Amino acid sequence: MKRKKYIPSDEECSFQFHPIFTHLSEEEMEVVNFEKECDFFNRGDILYHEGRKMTGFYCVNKGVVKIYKTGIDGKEQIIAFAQQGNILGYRSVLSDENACTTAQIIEDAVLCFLPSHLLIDLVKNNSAFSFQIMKLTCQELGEANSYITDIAQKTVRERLAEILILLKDKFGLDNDNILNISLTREELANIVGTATESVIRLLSEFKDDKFVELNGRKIKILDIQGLTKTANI
Amino acid sequence: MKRKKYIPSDEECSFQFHPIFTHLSEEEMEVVNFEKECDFFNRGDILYHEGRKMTGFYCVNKGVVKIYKTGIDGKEQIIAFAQQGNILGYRSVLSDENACTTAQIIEDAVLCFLPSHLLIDLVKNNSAFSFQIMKLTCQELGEANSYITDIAQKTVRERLAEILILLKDKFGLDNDNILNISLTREELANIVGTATESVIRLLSEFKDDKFVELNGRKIKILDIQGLTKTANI
DNA sequence: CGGCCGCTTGAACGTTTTCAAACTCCGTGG
DNA sequence: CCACGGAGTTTGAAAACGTTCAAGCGGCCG
Repeated sequence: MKRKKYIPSDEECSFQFHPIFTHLSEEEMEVVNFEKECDFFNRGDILYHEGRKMTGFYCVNKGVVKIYKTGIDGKEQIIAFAQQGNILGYRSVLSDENACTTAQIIEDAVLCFLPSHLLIDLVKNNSAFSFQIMKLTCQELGEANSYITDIAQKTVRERLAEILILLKDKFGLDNDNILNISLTREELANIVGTATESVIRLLSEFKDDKFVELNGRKIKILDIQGLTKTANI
Repeated sequence: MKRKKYIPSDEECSFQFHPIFTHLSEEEMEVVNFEKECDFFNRGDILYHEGRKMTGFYCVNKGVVKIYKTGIDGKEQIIAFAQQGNILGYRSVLSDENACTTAQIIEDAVLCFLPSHLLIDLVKNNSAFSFQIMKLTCQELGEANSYITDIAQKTVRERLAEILILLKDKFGLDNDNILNISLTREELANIVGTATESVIRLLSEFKDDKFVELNGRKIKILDIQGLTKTANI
């Protein structure tokens, strides 16, 4: 949890990337700006731990956060990623439960923290904001349901191909068609829900199939159509 | 979709089992009661289909509904059950998406239908109601996340044991310790996310282990502790 | 330079699925 | 009343899939 002595600029703390806040009144925005605490975080830093009480939620302005549950003998199951424009931790605040996941920085990040009471006040008093959050929650619930079906019915091979496509959709590719997110093989395995070795073997099969090119953690996407077909979508 | 010529009594259409509605004003309650359409449904009836547009949501006053997604070559993945006091279909209405699941009656039921606009109006105008729904959604999201982890990390054996416990918690046991819900082997398989034959074999192992006693679809729970241990919870 | 962490590969093992066949229960129609 | 058919259930055997264990490699940091 060691933080750099680095104070994010006002620019980096703005909510311009957060459509969620567009329906706030000027006064509400003032309160939010007064209460927010922005910070810089390093790869590896943990925002909150599964099981602990939440004191607020986070808005991601920069960087990437992985959100995971800890299962059998400590094995991570990655549930989601959050990046610029996403918020995290709000679920537990609203359902008034302890955190059901752990959130950890995987790419150096700038985050704004907002305390629980602020979220609850906004939800209770601003119906447009509340509706926005509700929509978000319902979308996430729909995605979770799809994920359950996939993981229950598809082979590891299909799921890995699908995850590569999802990562591409979420994080995009650079000029060289390389995935804009750097994950260890173990992290990939923890998304797919399989063993690290299986991911390694399958990635290397995908390489033989000319779907991807591998260079350490850099994954170059060569054939989206091939991956889509393999993913059985 | 054939319905019995049976009109539910006022008693059966009341919302006494729905804590969700306790925060409505008298006027709001009047509107709800005016707009609601209550009906009797038979086992096998389908309430709504995955992919179709939702026109409202349902409140379960009696009976049991299974909610599933259709995956690879038509295989069902059961996501949830709804019984007395539960509501269903609200998620798609609120996120303004098409239904992402199919809902089918598995135990003769009495349901009240409420149109979309009513739900949206209530959510927008009654912050207590809205907060209640939000909590519900967030809870469901938390459960979905747990389910993802389980299905990704546990063996079929562990999951089946866990599902038996969940079914016991949700539907209870009768005087004879028999699960108060009757499911086909295939339906059990579609909850666990496995093949029908695997469920049959594992149930029979559980019988040998004296965890359960089997009599057709009746499952008598003998040893919850044993099941819990097997489920690795 | 040593050690650690992450990556890779091979081989054996165990679990789960698939396919095939037979059996049971139940309701229907002859 | 019984035969028939169908759906659901059960069992066995073989095959596919994925995990686990063991070992070696490679790069990076201190």
